[in-house]
Amino acid sequence: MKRRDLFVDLFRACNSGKSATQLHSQILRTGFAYDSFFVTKLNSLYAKYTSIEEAYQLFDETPQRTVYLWNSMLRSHCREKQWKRTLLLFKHMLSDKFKLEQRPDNFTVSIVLKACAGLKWLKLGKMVHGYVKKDQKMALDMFVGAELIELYSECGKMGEALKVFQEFPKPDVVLWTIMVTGYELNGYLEEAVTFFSRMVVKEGISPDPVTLISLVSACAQLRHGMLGNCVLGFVIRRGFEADISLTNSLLNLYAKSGSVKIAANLFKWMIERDVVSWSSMIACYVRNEAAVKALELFNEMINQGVEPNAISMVSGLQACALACNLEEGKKIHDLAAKKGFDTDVSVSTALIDMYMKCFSTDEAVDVFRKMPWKDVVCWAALLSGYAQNGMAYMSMGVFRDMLSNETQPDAVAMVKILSASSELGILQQAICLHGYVIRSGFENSAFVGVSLIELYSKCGSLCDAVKVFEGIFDKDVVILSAMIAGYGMHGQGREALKLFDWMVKSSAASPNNVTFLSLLSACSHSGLIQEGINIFDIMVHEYKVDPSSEHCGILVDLLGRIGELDKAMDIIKQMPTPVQPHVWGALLGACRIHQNIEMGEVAAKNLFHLDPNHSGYYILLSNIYALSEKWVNMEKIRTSIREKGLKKMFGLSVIEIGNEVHSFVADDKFHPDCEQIYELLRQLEMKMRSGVKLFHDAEFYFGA
DNA sequence: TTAGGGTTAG
Repeated sequence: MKRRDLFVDLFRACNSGKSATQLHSQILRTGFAYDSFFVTKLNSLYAKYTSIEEAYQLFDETPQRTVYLWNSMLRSHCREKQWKRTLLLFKHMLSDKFKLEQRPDNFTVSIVLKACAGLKWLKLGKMVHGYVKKDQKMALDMFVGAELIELYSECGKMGEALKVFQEFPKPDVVLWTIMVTGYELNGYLEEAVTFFSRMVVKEGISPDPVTLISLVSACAQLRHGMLGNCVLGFVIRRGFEADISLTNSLLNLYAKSGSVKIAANLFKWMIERDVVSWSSMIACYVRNEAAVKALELFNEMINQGVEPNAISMVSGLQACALACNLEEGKKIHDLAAKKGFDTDVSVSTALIDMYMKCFSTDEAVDVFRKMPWKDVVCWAALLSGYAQNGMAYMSMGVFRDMLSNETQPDAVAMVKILSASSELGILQQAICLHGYVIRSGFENSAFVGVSLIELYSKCGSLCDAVKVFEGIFDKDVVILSAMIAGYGMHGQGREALKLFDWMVKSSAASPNNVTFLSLLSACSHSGLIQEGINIFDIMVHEYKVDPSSEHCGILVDLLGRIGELDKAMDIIKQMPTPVQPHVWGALLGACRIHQNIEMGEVAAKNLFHLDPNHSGYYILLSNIYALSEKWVNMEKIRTSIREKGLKKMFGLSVIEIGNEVHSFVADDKFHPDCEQIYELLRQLEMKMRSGVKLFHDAEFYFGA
């Protein structure tokens, strides 16, 4: 048999999927056993379709190893993402002086660079780059260039990546795409979009589906929905709609930019859907708080026989957490266990989160304990879960355990521990955590800054909150809103208004719905009634912010306090969204102040319907009756509280003096200094009633 | 002879 005939046979066999073993014996029979071409081809077939071990056997048996054979072996490890084994083999290749006929070529170099990128081994990668620079031909090889750019972009060195890119006089679409992807993955989203437009507009290179995926992914993070429409048009014109990854990334763009309807339509329109499409759509519903729809979709996916992966499990569990649906959550837990995903760190974290949000702390802890290895995300889920369940004191213990397990917090974990700590309100602890923030270099994180402002505000130290605020250079809308809320908490409405004024005049940031909520609440807590009403007006008419149920609740409270009960009622009637209990609650409170029994009864009726187990509202109504001496009605309400077995929720107050934390409830008589405390309280009350400026006296008493 | 770029969750 001639070599040429065997060559043809071999290629036919490759295409028809004939096994490497059969081919091997065929080659041995024909006497071409040491032909380097056949050996290389067989080696790659073994590695691809049989096993790496078989490939190694052939490799070991071959006395004359060409660079092609080494490359084939290296590539097999690379395909399996065995980066360290790839580099180890490369080391052997270099020391195999007697058997190696040629020097490593550009193909070898590109594989080695890929392994360096996979391990983020910049030092070795740079050495290889030095080797490449010495060889003109290799330096202009676009395959090598691609791997070099990838290496630098994986290591976060986009400047170096750009230098390599600029060495090429005519980079092709793949090189452009790697640059766009690099910018996108490193969070330089605007640069990714600019680079893309340079490629298309200036260089006239037509993007392919892969380029578009990276562009769309950048737009999704920028919440740039408009660009999605352009890309969608292009996709249809070019007939790219069959590329499922591309349509998935478009779906994700609409999902993240809040266009739920468009996303749902695109999902329906897609020719083919894979597990990524389903997870994206489920995640879209979760993000937009449509928990029921998300759960329905998850179950539909399972029923249609789509094989779930770890990510779709996470989305399903998030839906359960949002819906507070423990039953469905447990079902997904069982399914995850059956499919072997319960040891996956992301799935376990989602399980912890789900159980915590469904108030099942024991189950959450159980999942946490069973995790084979723990990362910072799951520690953060556990400690914030405790805080959500009113057990913030446990969060502190978890944080300490996390540190002693040598897990360093990231910015998210830091935010969670700070907010857990703010639930406790212990200033001494806040100061310790602030110290930790500075020592670990989180000081410049905007998210951490916001949490610190909130923490100090809640621990009663407004001046520390202001110090943190003033230290932040780039004051965005979130930071400004947090500071306004801090002033509000301390009854400093005027300061809150001043800061808002500064924010608007200096154009530091544009106020959003949260800013207005903080501001309205600050006005309400400081008795700045007319100012609050004006702010609401500015919000709706100047800033075109749609008032939420929370905004309306505060407005009702403000109007109610000055006796404008009819106007307050009008606001409730005009609300576009379903009226939440707290809005009626604000009206009921106002009715008590102004003795409006009729309207109070209307508010109470609605409240008893919406929130039948809240004892506070019954007590409010009975107080209204008591103040207007309607004893019969009052007794009816009191009886109904008893019959329903409603218990009053106790409010626990905590105050920190020196290094000691004192806690007490209303009418508490357990404190050792009880008599003195009540005496001071009585004096303060007298002063309040006599209209003396209390603030200065309080300063005198507490030595503030 | 061997060949470079991609989508979802945390």
